[in-house]
Amino acid sequence: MIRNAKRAPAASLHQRILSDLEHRIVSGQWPPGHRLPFEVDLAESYKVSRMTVNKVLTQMAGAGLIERRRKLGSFVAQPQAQSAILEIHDIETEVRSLNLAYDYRLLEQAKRMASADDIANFGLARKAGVLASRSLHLAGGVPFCLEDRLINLAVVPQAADADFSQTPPGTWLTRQVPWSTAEHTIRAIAADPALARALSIPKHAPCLVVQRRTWNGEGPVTFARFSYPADKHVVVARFTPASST
Amino acid sequence: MIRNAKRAPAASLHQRILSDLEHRIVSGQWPPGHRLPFEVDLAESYKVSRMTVNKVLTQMAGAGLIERRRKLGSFVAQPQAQSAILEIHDIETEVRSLNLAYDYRLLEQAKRMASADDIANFGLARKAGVLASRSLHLAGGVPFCLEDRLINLAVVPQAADADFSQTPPGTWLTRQVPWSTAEHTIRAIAADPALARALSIPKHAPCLVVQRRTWNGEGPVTFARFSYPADKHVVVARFTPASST
DNA sequence: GAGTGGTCTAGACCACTCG
DNA sequence: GAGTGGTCTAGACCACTCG
Repeated sequence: MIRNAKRAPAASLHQRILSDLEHRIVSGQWPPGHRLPFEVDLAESYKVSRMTVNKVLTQMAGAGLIERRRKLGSFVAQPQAQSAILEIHDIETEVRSLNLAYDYRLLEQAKRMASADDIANFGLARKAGVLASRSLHLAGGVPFCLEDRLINLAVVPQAADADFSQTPPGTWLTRQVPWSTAEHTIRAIAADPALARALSIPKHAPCLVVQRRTWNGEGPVTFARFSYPADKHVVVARFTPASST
Repeated sequence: MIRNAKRAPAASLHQRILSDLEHRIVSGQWPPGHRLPFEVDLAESYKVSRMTVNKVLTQMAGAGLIERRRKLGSFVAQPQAQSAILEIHDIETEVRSLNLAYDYRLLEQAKRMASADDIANFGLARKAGVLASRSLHLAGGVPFCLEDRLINLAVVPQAADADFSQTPPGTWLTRQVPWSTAEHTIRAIAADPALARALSIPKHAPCLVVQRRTWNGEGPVTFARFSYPADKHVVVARFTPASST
């Protein structure tokens, strides 16, 4: 019954089947709630083994395009949340991709015990030792982003001896702790006097603030707050159904 | 050589292998650039078939945790961009999840030809007919978000007869065009007089603006701009290596 | 040439879940 | 009980890419 696999020619069978099924869903031909043919029937229609069809359907289920239920079959999902992929780059990379000269200045770096504020922001255990830093990223000689950062010395003890005067803490940390789990929050604020001074913008000027909390298997690694003048930064996120390709 | 698969007990072989390999990478035991054992060796170590290992490695490659090269093997990737998943919900859902009463008011709805501004924002073909609307979402009786929207009548002709006085255009559109590709941008701005009036906030107060452009196989579907008072909205995005689970 | 990943098959057994 | 998806296997052939 499934004919007309007239999607763009794909390298492999399962890619061809994936784009074919995707097209039927995205085009509305198979609306939310529609039951897809069973695996065995799809396998027969496409003249492939059940494994190949299963691979495709498993991928589509992972991407949230369909929902699968034993005995009942596979159904086109109700699109609930738009789930978009946000790519958060290194600030130096970001500045250079704007074709601007990148510069960096360390403003403060100090070891201390976590304050009540730190604990609340960071989700730290009480009384943890942290390395706090504040630094300024410049693009084309103009303040681009103020970075406030805490590093958990319990998880990254080697940070105690790190020197961020040349290397930004984010770059240094990526080398020490390459992979981790993170949560980002993005909000707008009016610049308080200290922030306005640091970024050379008027008091109460709007700023975009991106905060990142990062965990490890061993606990909280770092908390970073990036404050951008409103005209300097836009966060972009893209979404394509079923990811990939 | 791969022993000590002491990760949390997982339902299936490939899940167990996935979390084991993930752990080695995330913990730093296998740093970026490290070559993973070859598929045949992993299969032998874990006492599974090569297909099972291949499934795991394919998934990890898709998630960006490793890079695979024929003849050379699989390598732990250099973490380049933090890639986070952003879930963008319906505004009504969002308001209700804050335990606030949701209300909605249509302010304007008009059919017209796309202006130069529209064309630039939307990526429209020249002279397309659009349905423009402006509406206000309220939470607990207080302005929560101003929505400015354009719908491309060439792609969604049935919008010409739609009535957004009861149903917000986003909700209506999701029913008509359930799946599509989208691009989001998030920025901070100072409220201009019209926005300040609509949201009942002071002039120049900071606002978070989320813009969404949506495409279909047939072309641009809709352009939406959501403007939130800075204190009303935070965008949250989460990231876990290798997606899933 | 040789070794890797990329893909696919035909078959199997099971868990789940419906009626 | 029966039919679905979930998973796994052992084997196969190929494309790619290194030396």
